[in-house]
Amino acid sequence: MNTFTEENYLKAIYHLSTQSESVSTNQIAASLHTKAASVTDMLKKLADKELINYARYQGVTLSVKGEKVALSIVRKHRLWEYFLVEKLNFKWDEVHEVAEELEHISSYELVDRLDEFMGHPKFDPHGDPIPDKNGHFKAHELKPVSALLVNTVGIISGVREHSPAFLQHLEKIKLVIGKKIKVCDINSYDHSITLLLEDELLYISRDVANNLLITI
Amino acid sequence: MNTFTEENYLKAIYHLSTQSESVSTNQIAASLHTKAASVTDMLKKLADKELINYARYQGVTLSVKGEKVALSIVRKHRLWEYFLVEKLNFKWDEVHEVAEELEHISSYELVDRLDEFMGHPKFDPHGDPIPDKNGHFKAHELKPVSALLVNTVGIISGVREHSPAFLQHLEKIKLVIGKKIKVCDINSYDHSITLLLEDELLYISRDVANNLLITI
DNA sequence: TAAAAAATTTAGATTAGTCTAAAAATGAAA
DNA sequence: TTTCATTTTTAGACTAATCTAAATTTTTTA
Repeated sequence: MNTFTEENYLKAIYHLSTQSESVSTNQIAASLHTKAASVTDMLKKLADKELINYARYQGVTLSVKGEKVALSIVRKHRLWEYFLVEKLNFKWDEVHEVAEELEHISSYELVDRLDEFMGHPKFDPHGDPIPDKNGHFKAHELKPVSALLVNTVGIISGVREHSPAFLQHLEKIKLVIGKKIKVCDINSYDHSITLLLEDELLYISRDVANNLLITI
Repeated sequence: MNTFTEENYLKAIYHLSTQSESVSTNQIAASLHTKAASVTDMLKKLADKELINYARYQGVTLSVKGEKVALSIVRKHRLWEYFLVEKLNFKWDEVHEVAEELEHISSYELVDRLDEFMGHPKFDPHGDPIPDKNGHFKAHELKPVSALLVNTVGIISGVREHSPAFLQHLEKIKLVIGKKIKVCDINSYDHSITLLLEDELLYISRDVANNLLITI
């Protein structure tokens, strides 16, 4: 099996890979709050284990084997988040750190039974898709609210930013997963947006609109 | 906080302390499947952190602080075992290893909510008491079946041996927690015992009788 | 109570993961 | 296309946890 640390590297590479094809040493270092030199050391080890494709100075991609491991970590993370919110009544902004630990519990039996216990949920509390035991998942077709035109509607279905501060803010203004919104006005000066949310008008900044995702 | 390894040492010392007042280096080494030299190194570290009382060559006891940590690990371990059996339908012989990992998840919020979710259970699936969040628990007054006299009765309430093999054996002969038994005969040659269990006669070896605990 | 046996500790290495500082490779700009 | 800045890697060191082998202390026993 892989160590806790190796799993965290694979997960980081997986998430960074959704942004750009190949992932750089510095990107990984930033995302794991570590130093480039440490990343290089680990990349050598992961390459030896054939979990990544790595050539010096050229960045990395996950191998098929590495992606499988990464997806199993992501699956565990998101299932635990769902459990924490749905069964233990945690708030959606409180679950990330605990899930960061729980995702490394090795038993596949455990995660599969947990999945069953909860009725095979398809999305975690932040709207991110939960891979099944084979690593397959279907993502929503998501757009940031900022990409909507005036008078169009959407359903809040995810976030691009996962910080507790952002999540708490959304919670406070009742912009949570599942709610239906309509764009009423876009301010041409600062790109802030006026939304209609359950018969109430709501003003959000461009920043919030960029990080809040909807399905149509 | 303490490392995973430190927690395992504290837990081992805690369990060994229930047998003998002071715990020896070799006892710890045996229980953790490690070497005496490694134990000595760790004991120095734990003593520096004031988690144990340690004098060279004299064995160790837990400090008040160390016992608190140990009890919190035991609490987590037993609550998770309860969860696995009661909510996820694991068998009582399948939960130990998974709980060995889960007990190191650091969040106290998590374990307290889990406790509440399950209705504050007082005993784990093997009959061992679950400490509350302050480390308090009331143990059953337990006796091994081998200590009973002929024609006395008892209720299966715990095990002294936790190996899957032993637990599976008990399950197979239906000697599980909560069942009422009566001692019908004690063989004077090999000390094997004939029990009455739900109108059926059952023969158990001295070894089984020693490791199966009852309340009266 | 002295010698032998057992238990424990120390000394010195090893591995995983990390770091800083210096060297090397890459890529951008003049 | 040479120079400069940036990125990445290497070199060497550190910490936590472990090990083997040797030394020391305690306990047993004769």
